[in-house]
Amino acid sequence: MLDLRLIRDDTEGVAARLRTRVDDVDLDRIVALDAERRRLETRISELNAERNTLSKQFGAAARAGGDVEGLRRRSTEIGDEVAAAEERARAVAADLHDRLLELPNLPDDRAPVGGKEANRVVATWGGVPDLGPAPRDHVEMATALGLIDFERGAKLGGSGYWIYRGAGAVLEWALLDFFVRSHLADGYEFVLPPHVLLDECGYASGQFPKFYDDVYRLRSEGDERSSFLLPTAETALINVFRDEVLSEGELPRKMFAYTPCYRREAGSHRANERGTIRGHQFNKVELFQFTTPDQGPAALDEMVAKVRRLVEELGLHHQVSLLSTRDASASMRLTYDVEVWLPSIGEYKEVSSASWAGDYQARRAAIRYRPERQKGTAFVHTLNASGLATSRLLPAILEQCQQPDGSLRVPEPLQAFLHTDVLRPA
RNA sequence: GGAGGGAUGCGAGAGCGGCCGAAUCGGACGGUCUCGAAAACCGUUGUGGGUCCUGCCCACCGUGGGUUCAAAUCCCACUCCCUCCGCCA
Repeated sequence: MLDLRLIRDDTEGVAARLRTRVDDVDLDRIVALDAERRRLETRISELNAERNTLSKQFGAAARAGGDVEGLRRRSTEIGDEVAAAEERARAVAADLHDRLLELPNLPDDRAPVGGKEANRVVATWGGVPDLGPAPRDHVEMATALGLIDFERGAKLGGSGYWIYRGAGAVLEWALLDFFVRSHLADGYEFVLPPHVLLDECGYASGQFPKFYDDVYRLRSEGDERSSFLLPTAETALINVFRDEVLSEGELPRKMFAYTPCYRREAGSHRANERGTIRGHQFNKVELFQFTTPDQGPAALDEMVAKVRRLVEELGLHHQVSLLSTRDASASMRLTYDVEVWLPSIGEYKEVSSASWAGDYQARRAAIRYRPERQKGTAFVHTLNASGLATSRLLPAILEQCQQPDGSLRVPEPLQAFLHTDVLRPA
């Protein structure tokens, strides 16, 4: 959510920046609603002030045994007037709020203007591995090595689900363990949140209303409130401090969570998104930071560096892209994607999206902090990054680390957990 | 699932329907004192909104409704927390 004052004071400037990410921007309606809301607020304040005065007089007159009928009548009239004005004010405020929710964040000046084609590769690590004449794709590898059971996964959950089995489950867990240890070492707090979240969490994080239909909804007979399965732990983490005021001393606040992510992913996928590239449930460790505005930009760099180090330590060829204004998530000021090379499709696929939201999410979620030696409160900045999602990392490992004899070279950081440096077909 | 109790400012905790945005204690901050510190004493200290903005006004005592000229205070519903009983993969 954007700062209404900024929209009011620099309507054209805000509109121009928003147009770098969406086509129709109508701020005039918002400005008009805002003016109407303030007019009503003022009116309601005046009426309440008058009624407060009358009530005091009423008390005094009643005690003195005077006539209070006139006061009673006028006061009731004002009460009716206030009720009517409040009803209109509520409607106007709701309309205004809905429209504000739909506005995307203002992109940072460093974000390239344009769509996907404007994304800029800012770093590359390693080179395309030489895999010999007949490299296998990750589905073949996973099946041949007995790591993932796609057919029985579909039997259990339907299309888009799989089962990690045996060494596959251990490999998956080894990755998660590797991430968890790294984040703990860097001073992040480990969080295991509920996977079921109330709807208000979705709105606060900015995923609703846009992605309302893309999550699994949970609602049982008789439930007053509806919930959903979280599509990313980010949704849970930002809500940890929803409606709270933090002290400046405890910022930056660094957290990470491990959860599966549940996504409906309705519609058919492209042919190159087979295997675990796009499923309904995948494992992810998510990094999150709450910072002061000053700390925000550096925190983004820190998180990108962290994620890159993880992929690097796994020895995977990857690149880092700075996302364009239209390709980045609408809630974010600036986003870097870490993309790993997938030989079978000849593309770099996102394994982590690291973003700086500025105060956009904090405004929605009402997360503030008390600046030291300053009166009042200010909104925190929020940042998040996958650290990491395994569903694309594992395919990259299976494909990049395959050996001509069909075996898999286990990346060094995972060897201790697996008790082996190579996995062979049964 | 059943029966009770509770929710007030940064924390604890008072609050007869008008004198309550709220006692008191503690914390934090500033000051006096001190070579310095402690102690003591004095002062300041919620959030949001509006505005004709060195000020003034309004709203907020878990949330939403109701009664009333007037609600932190009375009534109803809901949410959450605590205690006891029951059930339990």
